[in-house]
Amino acid sequence: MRSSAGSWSSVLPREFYARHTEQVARELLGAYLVHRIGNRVLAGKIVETEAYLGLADRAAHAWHGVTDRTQVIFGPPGHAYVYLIYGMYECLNLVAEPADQAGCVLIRALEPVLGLAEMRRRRPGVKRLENLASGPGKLTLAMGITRRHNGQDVTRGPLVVRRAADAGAVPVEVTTRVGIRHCADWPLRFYIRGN
DNA sequence: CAATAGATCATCT
DNA sequence: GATGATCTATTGC
Repeated sequence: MRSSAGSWSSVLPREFYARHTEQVARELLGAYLVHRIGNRVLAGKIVETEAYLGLADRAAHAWHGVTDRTQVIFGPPGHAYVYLIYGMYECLNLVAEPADQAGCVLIRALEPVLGLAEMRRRRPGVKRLENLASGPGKLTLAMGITRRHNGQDVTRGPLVVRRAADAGAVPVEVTTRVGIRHCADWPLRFYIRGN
């Protein structure tokens, strides 16, 4: 749904992503992930992210250097990096840093905003609203994001990210990343206080 | 509530 | 051939 009056804020421009990964991860909190599927719109507010750096970060996929899988991370910023984890779930990342430099932000949790009925249909058996998209694998299922989105431009197209309504005023908590073995004590996980 | 096991496959060694 | 940036159901207190 378009609006000239601004019930929806503007799409984050490519320059937003062309900065340090950590900064991008922090400022993505509160922004809206919006996926248009035909005439339906699914949207969620980003409430948790993790930064994955480049060659210096052993926990990052990009640590291995450029491969078929990781070339997107080394590509231009503002694109989606979607990969399969544990043979079953897909995880959405947004590529940061200028082209040729590695860095991406894992979207770890969303607060459902639009298209709740559709999300519930995609997540059968889930009772509580807060569990619809409260994890990397859950949110891709709820939002209908798959590896088809790998390499897609998120400043333009069916999948975009829109600026936070309260940009800059979000109370951010920082902790260590989860689910990894290497560099597990680096403070690169960000979430909105109260989640 | 907390801990644990099992599902399942692309990617890299 | 091993290994994961996970989720869910089940078990045990």
